[in-house]
Amino acid sequence: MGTENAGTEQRQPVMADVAKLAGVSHQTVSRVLNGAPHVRPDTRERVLAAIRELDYRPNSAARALVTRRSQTLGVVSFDSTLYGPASMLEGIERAARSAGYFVSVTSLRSLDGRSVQEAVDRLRDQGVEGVVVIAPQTSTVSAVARLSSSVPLVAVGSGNQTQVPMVSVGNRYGAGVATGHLLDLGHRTVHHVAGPANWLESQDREEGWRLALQAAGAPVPEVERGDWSARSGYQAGLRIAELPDVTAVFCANDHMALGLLRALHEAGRSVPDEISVVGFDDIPEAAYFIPPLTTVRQDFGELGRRALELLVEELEGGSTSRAHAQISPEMVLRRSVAPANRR
Amino acid sequence: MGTENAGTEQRQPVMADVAKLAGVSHQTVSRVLNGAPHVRPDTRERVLAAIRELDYRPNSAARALVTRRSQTLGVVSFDSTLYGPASMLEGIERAARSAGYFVSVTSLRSLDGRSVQEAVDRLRDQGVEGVVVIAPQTSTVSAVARLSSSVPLVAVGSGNQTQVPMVSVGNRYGAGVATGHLLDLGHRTVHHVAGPANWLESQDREEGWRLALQAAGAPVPEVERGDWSARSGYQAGLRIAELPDVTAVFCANDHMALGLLRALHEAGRSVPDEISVVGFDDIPEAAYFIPPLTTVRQDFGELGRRALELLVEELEGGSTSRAHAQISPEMVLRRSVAPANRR
DNA sequence: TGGAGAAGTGTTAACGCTCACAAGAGCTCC
DNA sequence: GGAGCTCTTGTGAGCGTTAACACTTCTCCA
Repeated sequence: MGTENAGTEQRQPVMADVAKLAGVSHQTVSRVLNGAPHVRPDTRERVLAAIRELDYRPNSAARALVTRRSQTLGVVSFDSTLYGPASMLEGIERAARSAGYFVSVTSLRSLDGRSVQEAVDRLRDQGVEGVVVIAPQTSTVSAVARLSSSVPLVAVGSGNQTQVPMVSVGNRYGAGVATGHLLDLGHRTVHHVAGPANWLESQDREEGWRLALQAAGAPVPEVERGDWSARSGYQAGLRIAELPDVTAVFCANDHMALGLLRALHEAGRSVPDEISVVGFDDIPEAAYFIPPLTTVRQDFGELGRRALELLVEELEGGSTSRAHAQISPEMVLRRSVAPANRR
Repeated sequence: MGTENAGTEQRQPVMADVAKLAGVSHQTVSRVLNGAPHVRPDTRERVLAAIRELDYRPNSAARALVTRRSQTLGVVSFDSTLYGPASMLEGIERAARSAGYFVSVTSLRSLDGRSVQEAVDRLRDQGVEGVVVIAPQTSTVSAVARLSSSVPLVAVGSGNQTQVPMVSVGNRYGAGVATGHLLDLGHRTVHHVAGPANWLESQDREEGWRLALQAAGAPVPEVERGDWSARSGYQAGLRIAELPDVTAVFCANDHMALGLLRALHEAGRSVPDEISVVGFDDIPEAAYFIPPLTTVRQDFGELGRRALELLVEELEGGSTSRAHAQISPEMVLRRSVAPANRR
């Protein structure tokens, strides 16, 4: 018996094997694979048949080596367990797939700049062609801006950093609409449970809230600050329940609103009869809170999709557009809000 | 001026550049990079200095080509927006990183077998060394079992498919404990809001619930079926609220329990005074439902981690262990449960 | 003092693919 | 009827790395 192909150990077929079986040169196989023109139909058929027969798969490393393109994009995210980041990731992945890219993810250990640099370096070492950073914190964004990286990069989050192309939600706008809605209902002012101070989203939502109050000539109460979690919303709620004349609260996200609702419930303050509550995000559960939560919807999936489009554009169009795309949030009215009692 | 390095267009440095700068051969650079023995300390230093100076990064495609190892693992997931899959993904990514692998994700378009095959093929084309499939549905799992794939593969989910190594949560056990707990509190029986019929997790939890009832000689009420969403839990809740003698409900997940709580609230049925409710998963918000939800915690992150360990073991140890690892869930007691009223 | 073996380094050949170019076949057009 | 096309296919040279092996210089002990 021959020496080659001994035992069960047969290596993966390569292009040359396909070529031999089809009776053509390896280059013709390559042409078929890459849809090059000027291949006679019957030749193409023979090649395809050989490919099927051998179950041949092109070696992506070899291709990447010579083309200098890995067909892979990287995504850096912080807490991909949260609904927002997870949805963005999914949006990014879907968009990447339909643009013909693979997606490699890596999560941040911590929020300092070093960690961001590490993550991006890791992706670069893997040979990604571009990177999307899901970077909602000031520290992350500024780290990204400082990043020494030769890789095209898009950030998705908030803020108006001009260094880096970015896709973001109109947080200020959304917060303004929510606050304005409450004021229009006759509430003298609106309290605010803000997110962490170092998140851009917090800052923007807080600013939108503040500006809306000022524009209406309403007093600006002191902010309660949470960390996005339901727990922190609950604690803020306990404090707010102590205040005598609160009639409306705008929470920087739905999870904190959930905690707030429970705190108010336990304190015997009825929502919306005594106090109106508005959240932000429109997580799928918000409609099933007690009572159903009025909130500001942002389309995370779309956010991810747009970020990826921007990256691909930069990658393929070559246009280093410093564009900032913005996505408008939209208010969703539910039962947690009512007109102020005119006492 | 010279012809090379004209203008700003300078290519990435390669190993040969480092070698030249350090005055050694490229092989010595390779040795330094890969921590090979028998390199004189001062040579190593010179090489490292050259690497730093040029900001050299090894080309992963070239390395992958020759070593036949991509250092990349693939993850297939279905709805990575849900808390469970998202947490698993995060657990997998972290574990992969510390084992020295990159992670490439792809999500399923739909739940049929073709879609699973497509996803795995896609990852294979990219050259992943192994795949983790987050496959909680019967269809997915059986598709995985049928999969024609030469790539090592681990499933994470539920069920007792023997074809494929798998990591799963003790769903039956957890459901049994939850049901038993309610029975112990004096409830005559426990109603159940199940998940989708084609999910293994649903099936196992339902079975655990049923067995516990039977073991206690309790009647087995008809199952209400949802789709994991709060909305479906709400609808099940509306139906359950109509039933006269319900005193305890076990929901197959926390989101449906949230919907159920609201339906009961609207129907004026007090939880836990009239009806006790138990969920499953222990999502972070469960502690802030009204009332706080008693539930069965499963550690998704750990699940992902274990799946990855299994895969790496198979990859590196070569042991094609057909092992099924199980993770025990744990009951978390909160206020949504009370002893039955002895009327 | 010589020579075996270890330590340290270099040379060459893959890995599997695409790109640039060459070259034959068949056609058109004056 | 042959110059000049286009269509179709093949040949050879890399891409940047690691693996295998060869070679030179030490070290150490008989």
